Amino acid sequence: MSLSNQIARMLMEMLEQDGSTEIQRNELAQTLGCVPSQINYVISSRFTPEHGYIVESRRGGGGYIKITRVSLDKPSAIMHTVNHIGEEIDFSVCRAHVLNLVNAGVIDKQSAKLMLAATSENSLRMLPPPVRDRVRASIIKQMLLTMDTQR
Amino acid sequence: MSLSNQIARMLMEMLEQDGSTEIQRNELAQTLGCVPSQINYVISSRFTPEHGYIVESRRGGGGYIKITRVSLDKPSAIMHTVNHIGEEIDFSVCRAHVLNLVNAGVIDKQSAKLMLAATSENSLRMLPPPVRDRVRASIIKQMLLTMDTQR
DNA sequence: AATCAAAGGTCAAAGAAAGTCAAAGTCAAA
DNA sequence: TTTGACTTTGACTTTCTTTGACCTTTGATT
Repeated sequence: MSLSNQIARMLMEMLEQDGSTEIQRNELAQTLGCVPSQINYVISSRFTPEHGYIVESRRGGGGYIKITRVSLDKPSAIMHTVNHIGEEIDFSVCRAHVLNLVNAGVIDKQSAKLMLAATSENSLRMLPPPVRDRVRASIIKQMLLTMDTQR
Repeated sequence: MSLSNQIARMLMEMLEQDGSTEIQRNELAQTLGCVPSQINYVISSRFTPEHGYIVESRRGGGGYIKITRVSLDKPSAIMHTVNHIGEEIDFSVCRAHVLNLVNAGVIDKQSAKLMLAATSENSLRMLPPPVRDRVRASIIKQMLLTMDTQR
């Protein structure tokens, strides 16, 4: 089995406890006998929003990488949406998705308002349209994911 | 946990009493076993106006550093924040503003989570840093403005 | 007034993590 | 056998922290 798969399995084991782990990248790389950036590779290839994970990190002394798995228990309409968004999305399609989730009672109106504000043409006006759609996809996925971790 | 974090936590505990503390820099550094300027570092990185604190100090005999939590009235707090965000903002400053609004009871945690997700480095990674900061400013302002009209 | 000691302030260098990126390696499918 | 996706590696970058030498302000003493 490949190194990447081993690392991925290890991380998933850690996540099993409470759906969240904090690791020290260098330390983990050390114990695994691999180069530190390998950890980044594993995370960016297997712990993406599409896979249902949120990743946060901090550099410098006392730095860390924190991985959080969204709750998969409620077989979520949210993950379904995230996985159907792809690399880019225009505002009207984005709005349609958000409105659907509201109608389905999955997210509340307030959250929907915020999502629409963040992904509006107004917010992204300064970007050329193609980039705009890619950024919008990235943003809405990240936002949708945070909805799943609470409430 | 890093030394800076410990110090920050200690200071926040002290503030919990009545929203204000006065410390002796050298004395505190002594008890913590760190160099005095470390205290300055912690204050300047975590107790800024963006974080909702004002800091006063005095040198010489009987000198002190006084930290005060400042709370503005809710309705104008948002406008105040919006007006203080310029054309660009990096994530850590943005986060400081949002967390400050949460602490001040101006916005709820759920909304804060969404704001942080939308403006995170993760969401905007595909953009070159200068553009990233401009887009972030645009997004957070749009989001804050929608908060103004309800809840 | 002049001086001195007691604070706190500044800044830059060194240290500690994590992030990025591109080159090189693997391996299975066409 | 070539191609292309996926991995592995390591050099280089960025961010955050820690430390210490030196500076400025303040109050007390001469």
